Amino acid sequence: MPKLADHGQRRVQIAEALLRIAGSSGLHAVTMRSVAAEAGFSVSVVQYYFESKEKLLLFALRYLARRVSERVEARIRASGSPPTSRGVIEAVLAQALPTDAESRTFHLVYTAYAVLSVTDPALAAQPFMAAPDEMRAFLTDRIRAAQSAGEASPDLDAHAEATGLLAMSAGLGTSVLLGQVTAGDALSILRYHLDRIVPEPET
Amino acid sequence: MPKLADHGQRRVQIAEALLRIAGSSGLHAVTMRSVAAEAGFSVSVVQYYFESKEKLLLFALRYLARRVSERVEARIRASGSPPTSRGVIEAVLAQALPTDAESRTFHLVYTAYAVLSVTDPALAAQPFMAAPDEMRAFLTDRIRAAQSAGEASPDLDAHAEATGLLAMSAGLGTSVLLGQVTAGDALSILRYHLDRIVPEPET
DNA sequence: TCTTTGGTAGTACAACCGTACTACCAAAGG
DNA sequence: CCTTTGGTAGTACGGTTGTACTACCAAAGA
Repeated sequence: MPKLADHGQRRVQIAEALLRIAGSSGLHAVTMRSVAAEAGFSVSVVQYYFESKEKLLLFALRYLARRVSERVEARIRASGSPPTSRGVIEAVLAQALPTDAESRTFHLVYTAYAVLSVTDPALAAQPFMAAPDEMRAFLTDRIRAAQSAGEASPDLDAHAEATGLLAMSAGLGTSVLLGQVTAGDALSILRYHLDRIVPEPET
Repeated sequence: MPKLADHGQRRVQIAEALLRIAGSSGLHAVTMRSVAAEAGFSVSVVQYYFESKEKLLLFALRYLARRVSERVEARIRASGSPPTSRGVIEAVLAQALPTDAESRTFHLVYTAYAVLSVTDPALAAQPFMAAPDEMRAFLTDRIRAAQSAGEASPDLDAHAEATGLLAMSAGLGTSVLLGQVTAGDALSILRYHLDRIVPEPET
C-alpha cells in the first residue's frame, strides 16, 4: 500500500489556496477548478481529499478560525509579560483590525462566510459562530478583573462594555476593509475608547 | 405608440423583487430567472428594463440606499419635536440595527454588497460607499453641537466618538443579523454607550 | 514477480447561468 | 382601415459549475 501523501498537509495546502482566492477575488470566485489551479493540483485531487465543495468550504472555514485564534494568542503573548489587563484587552480587539495582508484576508473571508451563514443553515450551524460569544465572555471577565484590581471604574457595566467594544472593533475592521478608514486611524480610535474604560497603567 | 408601462415603476418593482430574494436567500441566489419569477414577469421583461444583470444590481443597490436614507430621516422625524441632539444621534445609530424584517433585509443585502465591493471595482466605485462618510461627518457635527450646548463633555474627541459609535452600531447590527445578540439587547448596549457621551436630557 | 491499492489525471454530463434572438400582441397614429 | 411600435414571451446558445466515472501509475506486500 503506497502511502506517500500526508492527508492533513494536503488538505491544509488546498484550504490555503482557497483562502488566497477568496481573499483576493472574493468567495464567489472559489470553484473547484480555481482552487485546484491555485494549489497546483488537478481537480480530481481536490475531489479526492474533499468529497464535495461544501466539505471543502467548511474545512477551510474551520482552518481559518484556527489561524485567527492562533493570531489572537500570539498577539496576547506579544503584548508584554506579565500581560496587563489593558494589554490583553487591546490585543484581542486589535486583532479584528486588518493591519497586514494576512489579517486582511482573514477578515474579508470571515465576513463573507458570516454573510453567507445568514441564509445558509449548514454554515450557521458551524461552531465558528460561537467564537464571538467566547470572546465576549473572555472580555467581560477581563474587564471585571480590571475593575477588581482598581484599573477600571467600578460603575462600568462589564457586559455592555465588552459587547460594545467587540462590536466597535468588528465595525472598525469592516471600515478598514472598505477603505473608509485607515488601519492606523482605526487603531487610534480603538485606543481612544479603551483609554476611557481601562486606561494604560502608565503613559 | 402604445405606452402602457411606467418604466420607473417597473424598475422599482423588479428591484424590490431582487431585494426580497437577496434578503431571504442571499445575494448569490439573485439570478435573472429568480428575480423575474419573484416579480411575476418573464425573464425578457427584466432584460428589457435592465439591459444586463450588472445594471440591475447597481440599480437595486441605489434603490436600497435611497430606502435606507428615507428610513433614517423618518426615524429622526419620529424621535421628537423639536429634535434633541441625543434623539437625532440615537435615531441615526439605531437605524443600523435590524429591528424589523425590512431593516433586517436592508442590513443583510447592504453587507453582502459591501463584501462584494471589496473585490469588485465596479461596485466599489458606487456612491453608496460615501454614505458612511456622510454619516460620520453628520454625527461629528451633532456631537460638537451637543458640546457647545453643554449637553456633552467638552473634552470628548468628537471625531473619534462619531467614528467609534458608527462602527459600534454597524458591528451590533451584524451581531443581531448573525443571531448572537437580540435587537433589544443591541439597542440597550447602544443606549448605554450613548448615555456616557450625550446623556438624555431628562430621565 | 505479480497483485493489490493509494493517489492522480482526464473526460463527460446534467444543471444552471446571462444573454441574444425571433416571434407575437395590442394600442395609438395615419 | 392599416401600419408602426412599445412591450412581452419563448427559445436557443455558449460558457461555467459541481461531480461522477474511467483509466492510469507507482509503490508496497505476497
